[in-house]
Amino acid sequence: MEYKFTDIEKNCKDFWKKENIYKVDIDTTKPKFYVLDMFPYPSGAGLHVGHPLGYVASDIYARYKRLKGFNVLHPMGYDAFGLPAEQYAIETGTHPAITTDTAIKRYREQMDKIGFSFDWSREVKTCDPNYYKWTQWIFLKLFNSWYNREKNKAEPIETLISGFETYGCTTGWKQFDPQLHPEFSAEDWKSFSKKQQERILQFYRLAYRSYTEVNWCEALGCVLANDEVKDGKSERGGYPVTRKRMRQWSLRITEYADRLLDGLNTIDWSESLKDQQRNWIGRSEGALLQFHVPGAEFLLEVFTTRIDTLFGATFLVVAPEHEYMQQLITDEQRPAMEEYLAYVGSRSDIERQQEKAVTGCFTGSYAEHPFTGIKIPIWTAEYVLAGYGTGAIMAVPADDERDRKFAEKFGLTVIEIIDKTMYEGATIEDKLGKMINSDFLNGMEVKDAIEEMIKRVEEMNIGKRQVNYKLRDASYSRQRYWGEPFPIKYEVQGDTDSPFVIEDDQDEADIPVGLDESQLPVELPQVESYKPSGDGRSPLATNADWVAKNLETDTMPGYAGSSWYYFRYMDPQNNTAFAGKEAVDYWQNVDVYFGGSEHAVGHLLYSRFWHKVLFDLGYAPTEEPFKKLVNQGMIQGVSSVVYRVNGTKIFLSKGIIDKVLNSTIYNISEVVDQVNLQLGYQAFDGQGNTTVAAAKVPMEEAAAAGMTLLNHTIKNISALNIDISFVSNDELDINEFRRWRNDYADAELVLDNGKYICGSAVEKMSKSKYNVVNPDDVIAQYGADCFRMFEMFLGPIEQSKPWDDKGISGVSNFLKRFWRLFYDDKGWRVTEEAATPAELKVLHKTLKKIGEDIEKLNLNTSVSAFMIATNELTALKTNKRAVLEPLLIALAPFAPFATEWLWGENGFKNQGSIHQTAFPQFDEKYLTESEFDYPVSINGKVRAQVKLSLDMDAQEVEKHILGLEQVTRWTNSATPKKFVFVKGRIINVVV
RNA sequence: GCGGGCGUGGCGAAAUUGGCAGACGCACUAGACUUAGGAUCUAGCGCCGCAAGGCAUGGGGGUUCAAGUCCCUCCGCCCGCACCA
Repeated sequence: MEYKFTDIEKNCKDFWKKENIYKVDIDTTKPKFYVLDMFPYPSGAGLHVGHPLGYVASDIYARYKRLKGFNVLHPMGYDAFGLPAEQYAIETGTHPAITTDTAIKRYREQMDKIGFSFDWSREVKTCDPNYYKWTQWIFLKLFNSWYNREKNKAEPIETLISGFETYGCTTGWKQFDPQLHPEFSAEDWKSFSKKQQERILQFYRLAYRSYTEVNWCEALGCVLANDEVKDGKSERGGYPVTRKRMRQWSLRITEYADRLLDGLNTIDWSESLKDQQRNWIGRSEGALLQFHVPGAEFLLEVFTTRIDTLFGATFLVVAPEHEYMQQLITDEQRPAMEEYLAYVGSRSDIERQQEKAVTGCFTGSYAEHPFTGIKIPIWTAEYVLAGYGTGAIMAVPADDERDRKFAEKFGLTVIEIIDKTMYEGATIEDKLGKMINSDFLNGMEVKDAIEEMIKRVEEMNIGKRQVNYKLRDASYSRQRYWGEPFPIKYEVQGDTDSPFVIEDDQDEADIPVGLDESQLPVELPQVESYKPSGDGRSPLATNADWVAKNLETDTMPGYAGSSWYYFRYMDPQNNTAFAGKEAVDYWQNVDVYFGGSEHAVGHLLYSRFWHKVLFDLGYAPTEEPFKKLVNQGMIQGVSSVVYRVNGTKIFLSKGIIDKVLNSTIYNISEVVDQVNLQLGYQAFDGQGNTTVAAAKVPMEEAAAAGMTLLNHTIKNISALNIDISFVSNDELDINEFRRWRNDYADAELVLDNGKYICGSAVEKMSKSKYNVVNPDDVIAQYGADCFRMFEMFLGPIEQSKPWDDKGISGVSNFLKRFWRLFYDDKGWRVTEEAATPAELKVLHKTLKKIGEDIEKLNLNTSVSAFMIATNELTALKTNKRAVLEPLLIALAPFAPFATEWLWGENGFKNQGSIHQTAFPQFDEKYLTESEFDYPVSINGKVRAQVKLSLDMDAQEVEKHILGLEQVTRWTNSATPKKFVFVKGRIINVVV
């Protein structure tokens, strides 16, 4: 019987569905295992072969763990809120829910073809009110919690309120920060209006509203989080992003900076990913130092990691946007400063980053050096960022590259303060050297000097130890329609006269109030237009009913729904909790998480943050959501390109391009001669103007007409992507090509040996590059099992690699050969005979290897192991069930369809599914032979093979080796000096 | 500049963690069967050499009986961050 995957796949799918074999429930008799994939955003384009790579790997792993006796949770769902559906809605008026629904159906169809073992009864969609009810619920928890730095955990806001009621908020309390609000007593607190109290609470809530500098994307009409901005452009769409001051919801992720850092040491993620998170959090230890500015009412604070270099600080630099800038500018310097500030304002972030020009201007003011009393000038410069530290630095040109450049350009004083002569090659970051010209620090090592200086400034009360982070609170408002509404309404309050004038707070007369849990979900209403209003308000602001209820009109960002979805899978139907306690206690957290590294500082950081909050509040049983993380690589597309001579319809075959670009041929006529063809070309009139556009003119005629072939004609070529379906083995199907575009119908193709050969390029799979390979097509041609195994066979899972449709035949052949172990021309050939030692050795060797490989997720080598086993068993003509059955089970995670079918066939257990059996154990005893060949090295080179047997003792082994002809030949001596033993066996003879 | 990763045939890649380098697959070559082959089977396939043998894991050096693997150094590639004080 032939291997007919189409029939097999259909039958298996029906069987699995009927028997519901992938349904999973809490089972306390088995250990749990949670295998999760990052759920996809259902885009209209459907899946390409790159998307399922991680899903296939996780499915193999999940199926394997199931066979190993674990109760495996392996769910799938959709991250369904997001910009593309909304952009589409703006353009077409189609409700995003409809677009999303269509896309989800398509995704589901495609995934079903691949044979995943997802428990679809646990499917989640973030845009489903039954789901986002709990996203809103968690938001309320964030809103109604604060971070207690003494206990180092989040607590309900009530504990803070009762603290205020009892003690007030004064300098005695560790968390009091006079920069946020003035102190108040318990009596003060009680006398405050609700609004006044709320203003203060906003400084502590984990979800809060405040004015912040946000990344504003005009084209999207929306605010973006830092991780959604790449190189000054929006990650989605690539539109320019500017900075804008807006009142926004934010999440106080910064309180968790240290715990997010420390947690990294407890989880099994790749170093590069952990480093990305570390880098993003950007913890740096240093000190805060205040400078007295004579005549000013304020102290100028700087942050430095090198307070030891204070005696080398010869000027200060403040960011152009610094809050005290106006006070620092003297009348004398005002014209120059205004000019400079205007210049800085005119430069975009991208310009600032790209041309790191040394620019700056003197403010006119001076600060006093705290120890020497010397007047040190205060400058402003672009290279000091308002958003980091205090927005001001003390410049030490002797020990800092940028400060030195700045000092050189503007002729500022340089004082050498560190003698590094004894540490050759040490960099500034190494913090090595001896202090000089530094008064009481002289002679100290840098590291000691830092400690000493901190001690001194703390004593003088002008500075303190300080840890600084790059991490900012996460922007949480989006002025969009297609997202979760906030469970927040505004209560109108009459008073605007707070005793605390807290920056530009006065314009908000209303106070945000969290809705009651019982009012959830707050469902997304219908709106007439999905367009952002343009004035920074969301489409919801156009819904009269919504506005009348005073509900928040912004929606939550894309990462809201994805920050906790792994919990919902544990108990997706629950109406009284985000997931029931029983389910959460049983499933705990994700054991292995598969997904792309593009979420390194977005989703993966936010999830960890949310998880820690839920942990603090007692809802999560663990500190971390994802124990192990596997970053699957991307499968790239292999695009085909044709080479078009610019401004013509002439297309040159690759061979011709290569000849021209790689060789000595620069004259187009030589090329034409070589390929024995006429070529259209441009000619010019002798005055340098091109007068004749591409024309197919025989060379002689052209010469007679006085036209000259131009070298640049052939050099001036564009590579154009064309649909990869027109190309096979790099050869272009010319007819298809001509039919593709009207423009190409009359293209002139310059061939190479009668063929048009295309170039190729490896790039991201995308519609616009015409290089998308649809898994449906691959499955139709080779079957789902082959597709799955080939994706794994392509290379290590973490690695990015191009899709190579040629290689797939190898896996296809393997499956056919494997099939023929069970069926030949005459039919079923499996017998009940006892297996031979040789057969058992193949079996157990393979089982061992497969088990180890899957555990380590070396899925490419495990596919190889199956190929080797099949080759060897084919050579042995094996037809014993004792060998084939265990091998079949081992293959089941990889090829679920073919194995299920064979399992249900003649002679095999005719009941149940192969996917509910047990993974076969290997037995070491079949692997060791009593006799074996061992390589004998002589002075490190393998010179001979010797047949040894297990019962030989060392002396006998020695005798065998010395008896070898090669040994006497190579040693020139009958008595070698030494035998080298490895694992009890002699493997080398040293002369 | 800083941090992380990597460099092995024509190609994708293996290599028990220091122990027969190139498993497995693609491509290629030859042969068999065939009306045919984008089917199947057999054999070959790093380089030099008729062979014996020698040389080979980016280059150079070192440790070791033994190095793709460990150490030093140089070169090259990929990813992330980047005026972070």
